[in-house]
Amino acid sequence: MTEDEATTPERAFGEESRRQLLTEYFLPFETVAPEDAWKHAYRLLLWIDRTTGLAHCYESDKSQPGRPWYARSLAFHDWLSKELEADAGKLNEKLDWLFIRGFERLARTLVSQNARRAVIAEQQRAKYAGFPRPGQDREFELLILEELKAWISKVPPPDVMLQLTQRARAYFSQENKRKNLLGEGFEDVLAFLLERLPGAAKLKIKARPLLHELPGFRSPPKREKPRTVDLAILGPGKRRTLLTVKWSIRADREEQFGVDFDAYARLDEAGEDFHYVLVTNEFDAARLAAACERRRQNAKLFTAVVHVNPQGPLAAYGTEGRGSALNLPKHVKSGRLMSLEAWLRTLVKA
DNA sequence: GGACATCGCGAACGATGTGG
DNA sequence: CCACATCGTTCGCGATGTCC
Repeated sequence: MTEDEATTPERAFGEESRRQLLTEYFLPFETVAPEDAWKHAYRLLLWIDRTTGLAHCYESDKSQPGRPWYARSLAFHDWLSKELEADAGKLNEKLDWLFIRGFERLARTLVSQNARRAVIAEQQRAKYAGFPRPGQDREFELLILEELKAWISKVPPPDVMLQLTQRARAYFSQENKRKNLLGEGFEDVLAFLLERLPGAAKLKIKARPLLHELPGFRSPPKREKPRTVDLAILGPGKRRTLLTVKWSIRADREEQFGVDFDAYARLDEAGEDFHYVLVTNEFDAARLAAACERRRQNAKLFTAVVHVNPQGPLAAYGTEGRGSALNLPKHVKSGRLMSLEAWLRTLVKA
């Protein structure tokens, strides 16, 4: 690696940056025991929802105070605080490592990017005198002034208000960038955890490989696009495991599970079954049950459905006894909805 | 009618390919 | 080498459907 490549990459949430950050995070851990894996996953990826102040386990609009998922979020937050041995008010300090560190990098690149763009923007605006200044939001300014009127003696100059507006916007839009990190970030975290399992030497782990580069799968027909798999595990022995890794699940993506599997099966030429595993952190009981029960012809679609820690959703729902929530304990008890810990053990035992 | 469950699109971004 | 379009992923979000 050259000197240049060793410096912080341009894309703070890109593949290279994530690899550097995860390498740093796992430096103190030569190995990771299966029972600790879920804690690492949450420390790295789980975050506090700013609108509720609680650990995020469901869509934020449905988790607002007074709505059903607020109670469940409280219960989850409570459970997790105890598990991670944190004060409920200080759980944030134990979470969100990857995003916080990534955002520090992003902030640095934003500064230089903004400076560069400001110069260009001046040229772009040159012949439009009197036009609104970018980032200006009169309504927001009035709202702030109204709220603070008892506390400030005079109206700050326009430049100051503009700066405030821009900073406020940047602060609140910061959260949007998290989605970017989560998708491939979850895949990378799993790959790092798998590689550090005691006994992982027998496994070959590939994040986002091309399907046809895995043993026993052929290239797609010319006109068809090559397929990537979220995560693949080769071994133990001749076992091939294809994973679909989704932090959460939406109905429109659920359809994709079957489509993907059909493509994988069509391009399989080994004639030996491959495993198809879903790893998720979804909390909705109905969505989890659907994944557990989803079928292809007369078999279950997924070899295993793995949750970061099923005790989380169980804690969230508590003793609530209605709807799909009733199926959740059943699937956990039967092992159909597996914990990350239990699933990791199946990979390294024997 | 209220409490969910389901649905489907939108914003925001990284990765990749294309074309100049 | 850069600008641009396109694709794929996430959660947010509001509308619609369903059940008691």
